[in-house]
Parts: sequence; structure tokens; C-alpha cells
Amino acid sequence: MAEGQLKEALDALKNTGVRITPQRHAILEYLIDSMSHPTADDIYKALEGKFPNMSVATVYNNLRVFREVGLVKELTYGDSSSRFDFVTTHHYHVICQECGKIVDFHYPGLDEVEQLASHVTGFKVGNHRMEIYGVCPECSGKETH
Amino acid sequence: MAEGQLKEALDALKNTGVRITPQRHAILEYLIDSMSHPTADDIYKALEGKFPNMSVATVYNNLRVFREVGLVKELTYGDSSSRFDFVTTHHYHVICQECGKIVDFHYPGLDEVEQLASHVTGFKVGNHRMEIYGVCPECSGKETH
DNA sequence: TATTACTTTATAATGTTTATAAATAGTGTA
DNA sequence: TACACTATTTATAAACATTATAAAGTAATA
Repeated sequence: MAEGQLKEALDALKNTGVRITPQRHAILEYLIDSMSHPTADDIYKALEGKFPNMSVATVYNNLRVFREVGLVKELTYGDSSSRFDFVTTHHYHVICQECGKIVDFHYPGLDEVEQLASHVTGFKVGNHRMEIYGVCPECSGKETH
Repeated sequence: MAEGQLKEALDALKNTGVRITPQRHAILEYLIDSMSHPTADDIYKALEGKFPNMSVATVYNNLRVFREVGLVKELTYGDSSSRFDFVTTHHYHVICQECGKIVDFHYPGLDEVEQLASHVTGFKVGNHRMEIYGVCPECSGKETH
């Protein structure tokens, strides 16, 4: 399925000088294939069969590494544990009110907003739009003098 | 300062049948006056002087009560502990694509999106817009037959 | 003011996440 | 391919926020 994504991810790791271990390979694969937002413990349990001796710390360590490289997002909903999401390309726009410049901005958490809206209002929610407005660094620099 | 907000909040508690204790009064007052997003521990420490015997559990219990009544929102950024925010009246719209009906929808978490966007892009972020699109219960009922 | 149910307190328990140190294994090089 | 170097894994313990429990205390109502 998502062979390409996994390959890209592994390349990204290689380019950043991060070693590719079987555990890292498996965690990435699981994140990509599961299409869900698993907790660290979900991942730990899911890979228990393949890696009976893997430590929970390994899962946490590697999720941190992936997050630092930008491959994974940590989502904190209200509940006890974080969820981890392989980063895809959906994004929003941040718009400068002075010069009109548009900058991409990635934020995966708004899926949750749709779900909540659907739950609260009874709507069948299909999509949403969001733009963020502000002043870009260049324009706010000009204002200073 | 925010005398009115505190009074309203206390009335809201009264109307919901929640008892007003000195601790609850103080926690609400602190939330309203501090203008920040304190953690439970922040609140606990801030009220240590007034209530030397107050238990941390009291802070957590009451924050939960306030959240259930809708006075307070719990914000989970990535770090270890939740922050708590006194709720004001800002809201979003859920729009029916069939009949155009607009339903209010309250979701305070997007303040976090602004902060993140600002951090990532370097913009001075001022505001944002979001609408959620879907089909309202009435219209999706009609579709069925 | 007396009653009743809700709250607070103090403490222990739970559960997630991080720190530590020894053992192990990936990667570049000869 | 084998070596050496260093990052990584493992196992364990520790840290930390949050929740559960039960006894003592207190707000609200008549």
C-alpha cells in the first residue's frame, strides 16, 4: 500500500543521520498503515508479536525522534495519553493582512473539531475551512521604522 | 476588575446546583483575574497563602466541576500538564450545505492553533476564521426517503 | 439551628512518560 | 567481510500529573 511513504520516511531518517533499526522500521510502518492515531502503548502492544523484548521506552524514544525530524505529530486531546500521527500533506493557510502573502501551515488536530461539531450539533459534517490572519515577519519589520 | 464575570460565574454555579465554597470562589477569582492559562499546580500554589490546608485534589475536583458546567476549558498543549482557561463567549459556525442553516459551535482550542501558527511561521497572528460544513439533521432526514 | 448531602482534606494509588546504565547492534571504513 | 565507533535498545527505576478513597467538615435549605 503505502510503500512510497515508508520509503520516503526511511530516506528522511537517513538524510538526518538517524539510524534505521528494525524497531524504528516497524513503528513507522505501523503508523503509516494503521491509518489511526495510536498511543505509544497501542504501538507497543501492536508490535509485541514481532518484538517480544522491545521496551516501552523504545517506543517513546523513537516517537520523539520521529517528531523531531518532522515525520510524526503528537496530538494531545484531553485524555490521559498522547496520540501520534504520521504527517501527511494536508495543510492550512496563514495570510498576511499587509501584503497578502500566504504561508502553508500544517495542523492535523482539526479533524477532532469536525468530530466534536458533528457530535454536538447532529450535523453530518463533511469538511471545514480555516484561515489564520496576521502580519508576516517582513511586513511587521517595515512597520517598526 | 472583572467583578461582573465572577458574579456571573457564581450565579451559573448556583443555578446548576453547585455549592459555592470559599475554595471554589478563590479558584474562579484566580482564573478570571490572572488572565493566563494556569496549570492546576499554578492555582494550588497561588492559593497556598489563603488556604494553607487546601488539597491538590480540591483544585482538580473543582476544575473538573467548572469544566462540566462550562465555565472553564481544559487546554492540552504538548507539555506534561493541562492548562485551564476561563471561558468567554467566542464561537464558530456549523453550516448546512442543503438549507443554509447556521448553528453555533463553541470550541476554544483554536487559540492554540493561532499560537502554533505564529510560532511556526513567524507571523504576528491576530485572528482566524473557521467554518464547518455539513448537512443538518433535518436535511439528512429528508434525503432518506 | 438541625439536617442532609455535598465538599474538603489527607493519603494512597494509578498510569503515562522520562532517566539511567549496561548490553546490543547499525554504519562507515579498511 | 571484519572492525571500531557510537547510537540505540533493553530493563529497571524514578518522576510526575491526575484520580480514587474514606473520614471529617461545611454549605444550603427548611
